[in-house]
Amino acid sequence: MKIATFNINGIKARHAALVDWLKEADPDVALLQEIKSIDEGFPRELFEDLGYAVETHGQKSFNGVAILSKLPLEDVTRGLPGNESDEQARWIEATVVGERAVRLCGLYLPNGNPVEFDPSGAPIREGKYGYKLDWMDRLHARATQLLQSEEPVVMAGDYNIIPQDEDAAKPESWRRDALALPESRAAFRRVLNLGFTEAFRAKVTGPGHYSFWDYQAGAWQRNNGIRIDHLLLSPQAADLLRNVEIDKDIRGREKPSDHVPVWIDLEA
DNA sequence: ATGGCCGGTGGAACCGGA
Repeated sequence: MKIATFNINGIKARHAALVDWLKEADPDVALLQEIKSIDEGFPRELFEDLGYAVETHGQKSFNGVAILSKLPLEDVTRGLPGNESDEQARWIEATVVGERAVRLCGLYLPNGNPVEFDPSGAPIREGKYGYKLDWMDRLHARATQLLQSEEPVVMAGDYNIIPQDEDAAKPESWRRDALALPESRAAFRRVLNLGFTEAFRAKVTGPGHYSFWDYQAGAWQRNNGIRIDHLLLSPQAADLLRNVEIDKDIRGREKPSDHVPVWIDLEA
């Protein structure tokens, strides 16, 4: 079962490129982020025509996540539990049933910038940065619940976390950024420490592997990238991991997203 | 060394992103 995550940066601007990539890569499942569309505005027929079931959790203008699946989707839920007043569309779950049933979570973790610092130089947990860390606490809680099923679980998406310095071409330029602050990295590690495996690092070591290149400052041409799109696997899913890849070439095409797809192949 | 973009909204600039 090939499962991909892809921050498409707007379905209206990206549907043609997305269809092209789906035809070539042929994933069984695509977890999409930043659809930037309400559910009614999502061009679901384009993907149904390719044989995908479509489940969306959108909102107007910003955020929004979706799941495309060639296999049936069951028990779809929308929204990350833990804060009823959070109206941002950043989390969707469904169970996909192939040879094995896999619980899928598609997520778009808050960016968290800008960060304000107190006079001692410590980041202040408020505003967008506070929202990010609070959201990660809720992610930790949901991840804890999901582990209790002892079934294959895949939590994949745009985590907006640079896990280690080796995951950035210029780590020094991210020191005071919400994507790389020690507190952000620690919150990410706390989820891993529950027992999740980060799929890419289970297969590939060393620097130079990125999933995002800014539109600005010629970041793509200079390979000034960061690796922030991740697939986290429960122990039962990690047992099934066959392969993981980053579809880097997508970034060099016409009208690309600033992110590229990352995918795993599971024995499921 | 520095600055450089893009999508959505709404119909001009502005917000948000990372």
